[in-house]
Amino acid sequence: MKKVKRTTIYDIADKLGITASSVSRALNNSSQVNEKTKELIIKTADELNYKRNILASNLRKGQSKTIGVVVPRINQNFFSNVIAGIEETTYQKGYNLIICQSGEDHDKEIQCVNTLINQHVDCIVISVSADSYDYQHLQNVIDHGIQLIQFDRVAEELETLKVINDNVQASFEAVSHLIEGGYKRIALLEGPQNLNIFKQRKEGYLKAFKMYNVPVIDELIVENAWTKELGAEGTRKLLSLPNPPDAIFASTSDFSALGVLDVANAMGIKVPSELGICGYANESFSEITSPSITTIDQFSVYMGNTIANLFFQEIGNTDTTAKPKIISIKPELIIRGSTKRNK
Amino acid sequence: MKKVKRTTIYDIADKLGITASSVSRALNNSSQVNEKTKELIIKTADELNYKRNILASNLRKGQSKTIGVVVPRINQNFFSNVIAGIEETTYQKGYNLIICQSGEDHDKEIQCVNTLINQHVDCIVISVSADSYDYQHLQNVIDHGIQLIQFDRVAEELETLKVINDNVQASFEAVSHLIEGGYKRIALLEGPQNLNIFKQRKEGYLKAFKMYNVPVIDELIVENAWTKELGAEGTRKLLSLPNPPDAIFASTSDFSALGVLDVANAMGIKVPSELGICGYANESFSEITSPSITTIDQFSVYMGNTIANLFFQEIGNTDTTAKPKIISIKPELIIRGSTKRNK
DNA sequence: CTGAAAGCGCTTACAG
DNA sequence: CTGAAAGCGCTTACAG
Repeated sequence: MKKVKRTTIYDIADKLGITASSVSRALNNSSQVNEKTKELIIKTADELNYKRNILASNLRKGQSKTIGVVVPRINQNFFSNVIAGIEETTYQKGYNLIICQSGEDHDKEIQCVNTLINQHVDCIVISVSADSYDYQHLQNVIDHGIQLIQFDRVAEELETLKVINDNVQASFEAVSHLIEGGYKRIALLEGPQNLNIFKQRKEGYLKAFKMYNVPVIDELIVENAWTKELGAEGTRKLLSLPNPPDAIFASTSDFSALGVLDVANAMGIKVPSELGICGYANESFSEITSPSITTIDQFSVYMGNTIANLFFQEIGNTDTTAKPKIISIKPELIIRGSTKRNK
Repeated sequence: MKKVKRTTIYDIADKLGITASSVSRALNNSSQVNEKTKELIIKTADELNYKRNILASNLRKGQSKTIGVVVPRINQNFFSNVIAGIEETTYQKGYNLIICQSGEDHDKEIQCVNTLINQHVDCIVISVSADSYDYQHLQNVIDHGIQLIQFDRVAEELETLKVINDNVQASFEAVSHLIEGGYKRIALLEGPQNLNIFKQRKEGYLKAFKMYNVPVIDELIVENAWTKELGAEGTRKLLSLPNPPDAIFASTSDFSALGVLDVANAMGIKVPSELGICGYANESFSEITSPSITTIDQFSVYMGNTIANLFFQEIGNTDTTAKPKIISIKPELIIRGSTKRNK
């Protein structure tokens, strides 16, 4: 690739016999420049195929018009949807997105965050990885004066802007739905409890039991069952109990629920009549399994939009004493075949 | 958010009573600086919580260490996987990714590309949108001396680096598989023919017919059936023909194949015995429909890795006379329930 | 309305 | 091994 000399504002100024100041002003559509010359400058810029050097502009202005995003995995439905949502609304405002994946690894997450601080991004949007145990790197973001927005998986103790799902309420509704459907022994597949979202989903599960005055059975709660494989493994254990469950709430994800369904199918257990199944996240496949899986929709693209809008709102905000905002999005229970039994 | 004054190399230099030059050298691990002072500088930088301003550094060096990616949609399995792959390998080399979505819209695509040129990215990776009819904006990238890499959906006439799938071969194998399975009237759901990938998939379809000496039946080729809905619509038409097909190759995507399956199920047509179905792209759901859908895996994450590696290889390449490389990845036919019939 | 000048925070060729 | 100086391409307060 040969090196190309790019057109600068000086080239334009030289050609027109004026100074770079005027060119800069014209190109920024400043009002304090003659309309005629402005037109001429813009025309000439176009002819010379001029593109502003944003690096220089941002360096001078002390901003980057860039937002950094850190997620565990880009290619996971929920996250790619949130990113799509963020991109959708930031793009219109001339902001760019730098995307990093932490790969559910604490050290890589720290690395990602540092990279973004180096890049002088204006804002960092993050959903923390599953094995994050310490949030010094996030505090570091704040100390650098960079806006920090946490979403979905958040470190609650940090006072930052947050966009979250009401996981307690969603789980509560899901389990209530199961109880009302006549299921008596409802098991829970739970995720790593250091992640707030999984803790909250368990809370919602317990809340429903309390509400309906149903006793909680400890042996029906399976830890760390948050992949398809682990979900399947947990299910096998549950179904081999002397007193097996008649419903399973895979609170971690639809992937986990899919593991449940696979095992049930393999063991010849009928869903939903003998076993009810509820997942989480409304992955595209949950609609097309047989039976289709009851799940919870998190409005992920909308969540992305919300995050972006929150950022733009905060830029304008000069009141530094205000408490950081927390926006909670109410997810929606989607009832499908896996829990619809004819009583 | 309060404005924070960041530490610069001058702050470090002042504190140590040396010049910024030495600080810069030390921080860049230059060999021409005293080991002792280097250590001291690094230690001090750390104490002052110094983060290099990459904007300034890149401006000075005339590079951005940033790669722009333009895809129709971020939240589509294939694309999010490719992006994940690119990120995986570029991240290690200290490069960042700026992601844009064209939304299958030619004008937005042009906008995205211009934004990336403005950002002075070192490379633009693009998969063109379905309604792109003109490639002036891509030529523009080249004219700006920015490395251009096209992938999957490419404008063939442009001489650029390309990473593609061997669509012809993959389709050929899929259709051959159907023919060998005893299917006689094999329909094709095709995508917009202005996209090279869909043209090639049709080519592979036709090639298989020729190879096995089977006549092509025009009424079994359905145009523009590249979503689930359009796939379903096309299938309804096909199945209501006086002489309907006994297999359908949904060459556009598994979504389209899913539409076929839905219609077949709704009409009580048995898959695979009465109707064989083959999709494209190995979407996660294709494995869990019933029956599971035969499809083609494109190794999308690997494709992303390949793109990144190609870029790094080209940076080092000074031979400007060499023809731009085209890397073709051979997809793999994955045979599943929807085409496995007991003859 | 226009220009001259300084500066954003780095890097690097040149001198010593 | 270290420093002084110029420059990457912009923007903007200051003067006129």
